[in-house]
Amino acid sequence: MKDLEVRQLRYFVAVAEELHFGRAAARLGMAQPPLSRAIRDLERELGVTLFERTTRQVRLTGAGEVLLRDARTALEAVTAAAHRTRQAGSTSPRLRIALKADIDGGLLPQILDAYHADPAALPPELVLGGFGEQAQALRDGLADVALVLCPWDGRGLDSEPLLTEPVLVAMAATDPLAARTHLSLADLAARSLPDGAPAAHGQSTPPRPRATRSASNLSEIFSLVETGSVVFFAPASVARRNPRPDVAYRPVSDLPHARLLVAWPQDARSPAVAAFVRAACAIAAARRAQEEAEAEAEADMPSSTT
Amino acid sequence: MKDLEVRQLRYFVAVAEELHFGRAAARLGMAQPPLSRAIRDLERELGVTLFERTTRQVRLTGAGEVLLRDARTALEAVTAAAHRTRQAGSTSPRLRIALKADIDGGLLPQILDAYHADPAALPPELVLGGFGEQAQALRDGLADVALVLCPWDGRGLDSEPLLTEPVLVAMAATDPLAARTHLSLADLAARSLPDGAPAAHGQSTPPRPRATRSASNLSEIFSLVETGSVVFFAPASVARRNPRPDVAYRPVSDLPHARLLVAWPQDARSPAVAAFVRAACAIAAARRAQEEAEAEAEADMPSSTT
DNA sequence: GGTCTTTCATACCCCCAGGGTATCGATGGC
DNA sequence: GCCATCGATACCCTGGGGGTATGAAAGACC
Repeated sequence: MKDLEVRQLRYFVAVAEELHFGRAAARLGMAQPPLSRAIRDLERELGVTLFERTTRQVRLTGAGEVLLRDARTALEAVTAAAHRTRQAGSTSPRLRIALKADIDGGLLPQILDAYHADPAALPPELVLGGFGEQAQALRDGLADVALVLCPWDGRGLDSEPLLTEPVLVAMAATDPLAARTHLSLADLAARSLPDGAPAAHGQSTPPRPRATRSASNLSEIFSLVETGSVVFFAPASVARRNPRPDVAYRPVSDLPHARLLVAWPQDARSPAVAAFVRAACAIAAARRAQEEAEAEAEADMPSSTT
Repeated sequence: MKDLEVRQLRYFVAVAEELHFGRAAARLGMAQPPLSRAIRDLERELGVTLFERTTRQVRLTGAGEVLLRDARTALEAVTAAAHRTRQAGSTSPRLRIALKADIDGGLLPQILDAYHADPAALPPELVLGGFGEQAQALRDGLADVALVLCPWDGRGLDSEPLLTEPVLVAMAATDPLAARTHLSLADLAARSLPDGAPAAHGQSTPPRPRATRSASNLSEIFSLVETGSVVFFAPASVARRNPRPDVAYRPVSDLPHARLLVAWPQDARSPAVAAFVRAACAIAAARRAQEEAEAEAEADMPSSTT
């Protein structure tokens, strides 16, 4: 009944992920025999067999799968405790905001302005990361609050919706498909996506079409798009802010809308986080109202075009 | 940057709770000097001072408070991993249902019937506990699913509402207040509550009036109520199922309704949990529909009384 | 103000748990 | 049937976590 140690959990997760004691030991920077022994001791302690092992194969048991899931979240919680404590004890505490560049729908500057006006505000610090890394940053205590796109893994996090906007496909203006005004995902199945982009909002990763080219920022992505080597899914706000002569944006009928959320750890108590969330919700509400008004004006004067 | 160990977190929590190295060491079953050293090492590792200490007083710093909160949740996650893994590896896996006796609104038998009909059902096992212990049991991996009353601490848990019902006060029929038909919390301020009951649904614990008598089950509580020594807040379903000649139930104007929820760990993937939640929601919906129908019938024939 | 008590920190020692090396043994491939 | 691969076992050794003895500072009490 002695409780588990972080070291044991780390070892277990390594073996469970590698399904190979030798490789797991290498990853952990240790020799294989002590790792085998550590796992055996762990199994004895829990009174449970975690792996079915032969000399040729290592397989997780059902109990092993349960432990893998729970061990990961426990390890997250431990590293988060360390990171958050260091941050809280730092001489210049900051509000660390995790987001992916260019996905803030153009809201971030206004949100930061509104946030600064709050007396509880700490100096903000942007933590940029790839798609889907924001939630992990929150869980690991590397960020205090995040802007994330749906779909996301919200375990342990709270969130408020900010914006919902349609997603367009960006393709070379010379692409034959650009001649059509409406497309479906099926039409695009043969096109490559830039690496690091969400495969397709919502559904389980469809087989990444072809070898995907890697690109980490919008300008790189757009140069790939312009050459016709890839297509790219861009929320309407991104499309609006990046008009390019050689890039055509087209609606895709069956692509779910992009939903931008503000998220934070469920047990966050920091007033700075609360201030940021309030600011983000207020600015997003204002933006929605403004867009609604514009849509109405558009309806009144259907001749006007942008 | 070496990561924290469970032992360090346990030590820290003990000191943070006792605010006294000697007592904390005693609680941990160890001597005081190694504990002091462990805390000092922890502070060095994090680069943060966690306690302001003089020889006469130990006080948590801000960073210490952050770590206290996060360390508790991390420790919960670790013990939950152990408990859930043991349970998953057991030869006779069960669905452990946490609840407080008598707060199921009379739904439990039907829920269990419906649950049994599900092919994913595991044999159920009831885990009884006091008020507010259900959420903790879920977080510690001692239960898989729970029936809880609002208000509750839902950090890390998901839930679905089942029932909302008014709360009545149960008092001795001879109590002078029993002569009135409507009461407010202020009227009851001078009455004692049985120990272990929720102080007052919703608000922060009001000063427990008088020395509260301890009682762990409904019959004990009712005998105390009948003698006039205490009053007791009972959801309507409990009152309906426990008519007693010497106990009067009266509505209280400013007492929030009791809300019964079914809750489970956010990352639960067990089909048995899903089956139980489905069963609970279905039965609760049926109950709500039935009560609505009864209310309508009542409205049609206002002369009928129960 | 001196002394005593309380309580956290320091100094020093010791033991074993966790890690390394060498080797065995089983299993599947050729 | 031999070999290569990979997990398990046996044994040793070192570092860190824990114990005891003691110091030092800060209230309490006369």
